[in-house]
Amino acid sequence: MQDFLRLESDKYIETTDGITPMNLKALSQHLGLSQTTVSRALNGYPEVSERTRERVMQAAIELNYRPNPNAKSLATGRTEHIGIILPIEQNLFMEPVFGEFMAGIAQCLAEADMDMTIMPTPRSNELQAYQQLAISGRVDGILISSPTLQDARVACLAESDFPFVLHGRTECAFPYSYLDIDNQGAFANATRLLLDLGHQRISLVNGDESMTFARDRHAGYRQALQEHGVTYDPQLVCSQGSMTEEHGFNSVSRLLLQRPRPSAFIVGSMILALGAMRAIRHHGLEPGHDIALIAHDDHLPYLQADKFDPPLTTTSSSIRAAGYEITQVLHAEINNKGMGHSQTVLPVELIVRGSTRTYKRPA
Amino acid sequence: MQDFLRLESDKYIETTDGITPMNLKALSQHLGLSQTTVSRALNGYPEVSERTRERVMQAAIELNYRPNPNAKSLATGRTEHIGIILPIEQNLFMEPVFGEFMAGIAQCLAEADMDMTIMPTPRSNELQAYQQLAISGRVDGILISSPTLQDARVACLAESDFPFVLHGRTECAFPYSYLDIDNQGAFANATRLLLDLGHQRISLVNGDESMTFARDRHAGYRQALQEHGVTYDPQLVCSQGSMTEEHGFNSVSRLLLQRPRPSAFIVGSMILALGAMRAIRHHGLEPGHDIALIAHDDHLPYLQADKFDPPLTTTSSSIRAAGYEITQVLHAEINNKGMGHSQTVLPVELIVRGSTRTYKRPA
DNA sequence: CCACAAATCCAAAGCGCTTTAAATTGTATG
DNA sequence: CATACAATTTAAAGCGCTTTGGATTTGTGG
Repeated sequence: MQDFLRLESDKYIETTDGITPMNLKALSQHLGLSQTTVSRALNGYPEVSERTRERVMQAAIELNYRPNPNAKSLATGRTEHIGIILPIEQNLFMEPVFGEFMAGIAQCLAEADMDMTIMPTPRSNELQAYQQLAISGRVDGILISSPTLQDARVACLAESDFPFVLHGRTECAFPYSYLDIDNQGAFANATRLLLDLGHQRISLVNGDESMTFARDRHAGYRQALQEHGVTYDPQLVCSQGSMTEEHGFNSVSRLLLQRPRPSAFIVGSMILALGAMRAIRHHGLEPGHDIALIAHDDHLPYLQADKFDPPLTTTSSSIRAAGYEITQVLHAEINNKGMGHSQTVLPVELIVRGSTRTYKRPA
Repeated sequence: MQDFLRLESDKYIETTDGITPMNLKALSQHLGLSQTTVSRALNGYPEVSERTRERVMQAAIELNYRPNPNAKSLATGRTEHIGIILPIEQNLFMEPVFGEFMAGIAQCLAEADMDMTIMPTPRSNELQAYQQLAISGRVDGILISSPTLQDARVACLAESDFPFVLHGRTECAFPYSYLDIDNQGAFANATRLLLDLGHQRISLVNGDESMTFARDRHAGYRQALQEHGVTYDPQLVCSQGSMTEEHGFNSVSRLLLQRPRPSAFIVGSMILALGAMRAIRHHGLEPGHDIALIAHDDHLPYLQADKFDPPLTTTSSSIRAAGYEITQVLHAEINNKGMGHSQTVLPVELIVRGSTRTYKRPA
């Protein structure tokens, strides 16, 4: 239990009953006050005089007193932690964007003075893990990302009133909070740009379409084609595969073999764009000249669209900012539990650069 | 405190004193046993008969009982959590490798049935945050990464006997546990390969040399040069800047302007290699033909060395595996506290591919 | 049949905090 | 000067678990 041999500075204090751990009891003994008063003084309750509060605060700082978070959580039911469940096999971190997303979360958490509990879980236990985490009392709210079309995790949490926010959207019988970007609008705009430039055979290298975001992008693509009266050709769409350089290379290579050849590509990520460019060049063509290319850009700081050669036209949306905002939403949700649901769709900007600038109509 | 309005399934149970939360007390009442016995049965203590244990286990599963982690931690002082402090400004997640590292950690944690607490912290509070986390009782051990040459975080934790493991190495008066890769050996080998191929002007695009790993790599590079009697030219080394595509492009572009021109580059990451390749081509040269290129590869799944064009020669070391192993070490350290320190240096393989294969001696 | 040990079980204290309900002090009023 | 009332403070219960020390039952050999 305790370990009195370990005499780290700050952790122990000499009181009337010997050397004891530095806790509320010791602090209040030291001050000649009750634990109640000290606790209230520290937590800003009004029923304590300003003079004692001053004194308590002072002593707490001097003695470097930190309330034990476990005890606090046990007593209050709050933890100041949010939770994320991490599937260990098809790991979210594999997607480089997840790191950026986390960075945004971290930024907001630091400002709100909260922390984050990450629970690595095999997919087989996932649902159970979400339920368990929700009732465990270890976190005040949960963040969910990468939803499928009808996401079971959302379905199972939405029934309870445990606070959570989804990054993305899903079909669900119950209302729930989410924050998403306008994937459909973004890819519709990208497609329109290409159509306006005269492209007729536009290829889409999409993410895994069991995910809502990929389905939405596909829908945007089709929508724009339809508006322009261009018939939709499923052969031009690649709707499975991971967001790797290799997959970008392979699918674009394959698509380039079609006749008539696609003259433009829309790809789902910057990493895919790397592979796409390699494929295009490998094919003896020049991106931005012979072939137009648009990528979705989540603003990875180490891979910037304007630094590509040619600079990449992108549908642009900071996933870090999304992480920041979704955490704010969750934080608000935690604080006014049951005050309705926040549903946000962030717009996505289309930034035109060199990769769609110089277009030669294909033969 | 409690919220009896919320009647989620699994969370409440009908006992002799009405509908109560599903906790140890309720479970033992339901079983007609004492809390002591039930607790012992569940935790595998020997002083409970096999028959009752069976009965208890059964009931626990049926009623979906989960011990409250906060209460457990408060009582035992253990949390089954490891901690990581995340600097929010120069964010670790910016480095794409950190995601991979985390993936390895997560894998190991899942196997050990542990979780991870991430504490986002501004650099200004960093040291305090480490100390606080160590004594807070929220985590059983801490993982530290990206050490500087004389890392204050390590220095301050090594004095206490709180379990932690460093990913990398640092100068420190006290003994501590670490797991590192042989950065020096790796870069020495890479340099030797180039020297053996006849290169004389070899350029190094390194990471920030306030970090130990970068300093070690630089040392390996110098060591190999010295062995081969090639004079070290500081002009050929770029030892600051982040691991971005842009920085790779800029520094290689600049270095290519030198006369005599460097004929080979060693760069610190795959992302840098992307920028390096772009710079080389931008300069009208062909990587692997006119200019040799070696990169350090942390095995990012979405950016594979053999998929580059030409395939990249690399110093190769799975950072995911490192994450896995370091977590194992920490876990062991937690379980036998004070049983000495584990110090591991993993070897790094040199994998020769196309980018150093076809070499034309420069004019 | 009894003493003794081993096996099982339990009541209660304790982990460090919050919070309820009650007690104490101070202050103004009739 | 007693009284009502607000301002401060406190004792004690409770959060849900573990664990100590003791109680009770069971089994065994003399």
